[in-house]
Amino acid sequence: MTEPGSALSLQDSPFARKLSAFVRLSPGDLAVMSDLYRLRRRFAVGVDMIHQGQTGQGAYVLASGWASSYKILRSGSRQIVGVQIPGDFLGLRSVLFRTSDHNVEPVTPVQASVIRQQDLLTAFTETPRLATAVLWAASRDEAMTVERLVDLGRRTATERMAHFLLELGARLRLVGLGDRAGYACPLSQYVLADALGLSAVHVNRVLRELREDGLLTFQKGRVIFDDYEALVDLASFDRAYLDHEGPLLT
Amino acid sequence: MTEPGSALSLQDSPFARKLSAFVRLSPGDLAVMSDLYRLRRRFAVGVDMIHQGQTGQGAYVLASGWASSYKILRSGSRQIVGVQIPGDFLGLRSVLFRTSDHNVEPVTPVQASVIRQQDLLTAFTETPRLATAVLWAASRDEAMTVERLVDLGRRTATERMAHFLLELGARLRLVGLGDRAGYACPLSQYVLADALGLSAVHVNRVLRELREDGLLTFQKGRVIFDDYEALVDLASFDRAYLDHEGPLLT
DNA sequence: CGAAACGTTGACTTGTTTCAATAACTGTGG
DNA sequence: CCACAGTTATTGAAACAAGTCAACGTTTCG
Repeated sequence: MTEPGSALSLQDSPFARKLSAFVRLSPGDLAVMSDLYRLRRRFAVGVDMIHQGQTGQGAYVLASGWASSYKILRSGSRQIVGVQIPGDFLGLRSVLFRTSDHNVEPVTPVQASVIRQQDLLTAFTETPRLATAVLWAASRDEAMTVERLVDLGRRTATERMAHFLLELGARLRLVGLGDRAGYACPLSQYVLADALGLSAVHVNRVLRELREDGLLTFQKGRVIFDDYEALVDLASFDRAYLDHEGPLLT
Repeated sequence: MTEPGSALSLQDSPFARKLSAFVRLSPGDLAVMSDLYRLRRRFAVGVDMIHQGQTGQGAYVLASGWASSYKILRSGSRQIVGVQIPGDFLGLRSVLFRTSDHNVEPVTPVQASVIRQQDLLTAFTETPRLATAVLWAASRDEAMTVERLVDLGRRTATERMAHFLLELGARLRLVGLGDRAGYACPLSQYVLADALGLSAVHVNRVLRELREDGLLTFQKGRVIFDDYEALVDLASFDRAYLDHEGPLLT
């Protein structure tokens, strides 16, 4: 597939594509990124990438595959706090200074670039534009956490589902893994349930309802937007915060 | 009350107390803090301190009074994303680089120190220990957001309430505004409802239940822990993440 | 081919909301 | 200092969204 070291493959890497959506990156920026991007690791489904409570864990950038961050409660139930797709940073905060307070587990087989703390800090001082871009990405992640919080607190199951799948669509488009028509989505209904604070059974019903209402179809690992505008309206999805074209900072 | 400029009052300020719980601050650190801490502003209840969508907003440190960060939905309902108490940073992220994606409103009359972007950055380069402490506080805030997300997704109304009030208690103790017995709490049941994703009516019922079960009493603006251990157990409250004694880093 | 994971559907139960009405506070002006 | 208005707290009854239990169909993969 892609050769980790080459500048050409880098420009096409999900990470570079995503950051480019915010900041126009120079060849120099891309070169520094290639240093970060050298080491690769693979993770199989069912093997935690990051453990709750462990210190000094690595950070990663997802190169391919999907992952989920979650917490397990004493009752045995699980709440997924975030879903990571190619190009997403993983464990950025734990690099900066702290033990992780959640687990991260692959949803599909994952390939990830290992980011060492020292490399990251060096990259930041050498290329402020890159630093800005990474901080922007971190801020976007936080905004998504807050948006999920609003979902769980004040939106119905149907609204949550629509909002979640729209948001995923916008994120995937940013890294070239989807378009306005839809995208490939490896999340099972159980995973969706744990992400949206619902039961798997109810997820199934909600998806059926959305399908029967001609809004979206989620079948056989594909999400298809049957009526994008109606969905945006139903979910009161804020297009501005994820759904833009071209770099914001040139 | 306290004189903003003096080193003595600073050591007793909620902000200094909170940061001291994590990092032992030198007289030099405190001196730099006093520069940050100079300008004060007052806000009345009902007047937003920070508006959604505005850029280049100030950041504040709460000196006295409580505030809440929230989002309003099209339906008119509200989700409170966080509650700020004295010593808490407000709008830290927006200083660093972005427009705010939520509103902040006082819950009680508020006095806040204005933090200018430049002052903050200077302070960071001059006193790395202070920077560490502030970043720790930011990380703690993020952990709390995640914890709230888990609350809304996977915990019952009673567990949420217990967890929320325990967390508030631990935070208040850190700034000297409460002890293991309880604390003064100016939040109305409507505010609690919007924070916990419940209806005000149900908040009332949950509080009654907790009272009748001898776990905690919330009446006339005071929270009293009737059985702290049982509450911690009910809420599966993680004492480690907030509930510690003495600085973690000396 | 068989087993395990995932998806689908129905019947029933439960936690929470909504609506409605009343009581207890809080602060303000007369 | 009291009366009044507005906000906040309390409680009951009915409606509803989502959960649970259970059974069965479908896909995936070793």
